[in-house]
Amino acid sequence: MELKERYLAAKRRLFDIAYAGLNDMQRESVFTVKGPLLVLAGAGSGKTTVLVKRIAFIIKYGDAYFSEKLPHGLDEDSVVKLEEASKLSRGEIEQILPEFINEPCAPWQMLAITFTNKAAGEIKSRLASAFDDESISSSIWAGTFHSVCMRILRKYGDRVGYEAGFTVYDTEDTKKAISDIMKSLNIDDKVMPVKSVISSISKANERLITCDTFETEYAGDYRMRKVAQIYKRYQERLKSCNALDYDDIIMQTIFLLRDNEDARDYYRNKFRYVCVDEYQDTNLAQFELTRILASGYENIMVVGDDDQSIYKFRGADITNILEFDRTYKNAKVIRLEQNYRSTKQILDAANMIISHNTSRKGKTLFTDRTDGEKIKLRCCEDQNAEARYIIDEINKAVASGSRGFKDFAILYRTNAQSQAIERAFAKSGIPYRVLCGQRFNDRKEIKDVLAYLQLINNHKDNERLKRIINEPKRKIGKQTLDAVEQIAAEQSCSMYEIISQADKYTALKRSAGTLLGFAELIDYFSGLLDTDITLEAFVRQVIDRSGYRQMLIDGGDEEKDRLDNIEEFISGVIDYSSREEGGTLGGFLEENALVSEVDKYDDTADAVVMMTIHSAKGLEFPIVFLPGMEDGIFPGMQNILASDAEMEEERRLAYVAVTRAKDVIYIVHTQRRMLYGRTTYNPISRFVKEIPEELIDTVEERRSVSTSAEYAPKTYFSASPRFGAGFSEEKVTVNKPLFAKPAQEAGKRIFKEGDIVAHMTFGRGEILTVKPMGADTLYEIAFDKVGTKKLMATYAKLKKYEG
DNA sequence: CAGCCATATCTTTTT
DNA sequence: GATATGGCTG
Repeated sequence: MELKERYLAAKRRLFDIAYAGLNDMQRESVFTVKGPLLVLAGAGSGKTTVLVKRIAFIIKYGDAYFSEKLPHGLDEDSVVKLEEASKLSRGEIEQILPEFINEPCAPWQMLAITFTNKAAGEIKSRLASAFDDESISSSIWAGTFHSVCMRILRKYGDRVGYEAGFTVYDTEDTKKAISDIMKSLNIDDKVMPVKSVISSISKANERLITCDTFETEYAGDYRMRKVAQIYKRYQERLKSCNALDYDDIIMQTIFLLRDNEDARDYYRNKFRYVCVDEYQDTNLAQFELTRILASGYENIMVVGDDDQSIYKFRGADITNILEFDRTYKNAKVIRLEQNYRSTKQILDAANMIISHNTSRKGKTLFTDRTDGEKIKLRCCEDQNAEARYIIDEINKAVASGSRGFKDFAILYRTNAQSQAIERAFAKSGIPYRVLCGQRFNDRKEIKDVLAYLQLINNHKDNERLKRIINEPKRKIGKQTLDAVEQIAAEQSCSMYEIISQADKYTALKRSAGTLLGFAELIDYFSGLLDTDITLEAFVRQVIDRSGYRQMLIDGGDEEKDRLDNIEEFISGVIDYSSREEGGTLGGFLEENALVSEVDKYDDTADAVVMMTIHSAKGLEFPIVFLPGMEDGIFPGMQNILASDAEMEEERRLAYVAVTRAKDVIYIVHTQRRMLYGRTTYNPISRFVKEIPEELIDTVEERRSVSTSAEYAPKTYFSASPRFGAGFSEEKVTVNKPLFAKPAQEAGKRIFKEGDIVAHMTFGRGEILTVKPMGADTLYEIAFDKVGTKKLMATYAKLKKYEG
């Protein structure tokens, strides 16, 4: 062999050894640095690891691995030395590697885009631990599509007509604005539901169709002509409010880059490397954005799994990934098919299900794990029996000591299914958490407080102004507001501007006083921002001086939860300030608009978790329950009736569901199910039938109601006889968590029903019920002053009431 | 202008 | 069956 080849082989050998923790395909993905690269990463194949290691590799060594550059004066001796080096330890080899650096990339030239904040956070934190120097990892651009675009818009937003401090509108704001516009255009929302209009507009946004193009493109269609009208007004309205909705954030960024050569050149020259995660979920706009950003160097790497594309209904275009190698000529395609998560049985089942799809790149996952059990299939009478079965199985496993509550996840097709299960769990006393679409921020009181803050931050924000101008009641009614809105439209200025000069308009004469008062309030808050007040103190001022807090206090018992929620919101503000040095109101609002509840899901609490299969994507659990595996539920009836493409998407969802499980999977279906007030009799899901019988263990229904009694160790009853006391229902007793640790262990004393206790803030109260929740205890306490509350022993800091 | 009762709606939703 | 919205009345 020639000297040159020996040198390159020896060099690559050293890198291979240094990255021996990865398998061959993973390593090749890491080392392939230049040009377009598609990594088809199956579920549980170490996708994030590859992504992070590759970014770190590029920054450390550039394209050292495949580079054919030779050192000056290459001779026999130095090659032999290099060949010998492979016998050294990994640590020693790593010392040698820097000598191969070729065209390394500065951290700020690296862009990594994900879909969720959670994924972005994961990448950021893993990168932070990959580099000793914090300044390296923090200068890498890693964020969601939306946060990356926001960053670009903050720099160049004025080019597309946005002022500093622009606002993000969420789906609710959009809905309000659209239905408002429809009213003003006299379009009946019975004939044209707001939802369908929004979805048409959103689809247009995703396909980068502006309202003008939309108008001409659909000129022949009456309905679409109307939509075009609404679309146009909506866009004008967003602009005049200095606001963008989620789709706009991406679309406007693209227009900005398309129409402004300097901005475009700045970014395409800046980002030498672009990485995109979950590429199968990109829509046309996102595809276009990555294409533009990567157009300078075309070093674009996308990671994804066509089999896990489950967001078509949101505009995700699976052809982006299927045709990646056609879009980018010379693209290299690497498949990661080794799964490090699930047992063989689980993978075989998943492979069999997904093999029924035709439009796919084709992958077959394999694993080294041979310790698995068959898939447990169980038929229950109805949804309540289904819930009880799940509870029994969890109790059994936890009682045997092998599992904690947090090892279990219940994944369902629709949120509605969680109800019956939740009810049963609430009774059982098993600690659980439900992740539903409803975000904490969607609660009215939070949205109201946010609206105040948003209006202060951006005075043009008419939507938020309308939301809170009469909340608390300031005697500013609809008529006054309509007048203000009309004048604002005529003068093409913001509603706030009109309100602050209300005395100048005869139409507003009657309410001029109250309107001016409101403007003064907002001005006062704006003035506060210029002082060195902390964000927390500022937010408290807003809540107090606006009268919002008083309104809730006056509201009595029903509004108690809302006050608590507002306190929780404030702790979010405190949290933000402590995380972001020099954090501003604008910064807080932006983060708030772009962060969802699922991002905050932490897996530390010992509780069973319930969520939709969609939300579970990217997560893994030792034991997974899939209730409601019935034709009509999953796949849903609408998808059964629709085209093959819909069914394939549904099947991919089933594939995602099954591949969440590490060790055990339970598939449950019922004979009869009550859903939406109707009893249905659904056959078992066709996806279950796609799993070969030899992988399935059909679990017979037991006749006895108290099946779990035989698993409940006697010690449980004798150790804590008190727990059953408040319940007469047998099944409740039976379903108590087994081996629930007495709270005493944590240095807390246990109270019983009827005890009188003292709480730090709520004062004197009487214990109504005592429920063990895993390692903690839930008390329901009737307080003298603040009514009945449910509190966890760990947090409540209760004392025996004395005197 | 605010509270109350009738009515419609019910996949999935990373931002 | 449960919940959010809207129209109507006080």
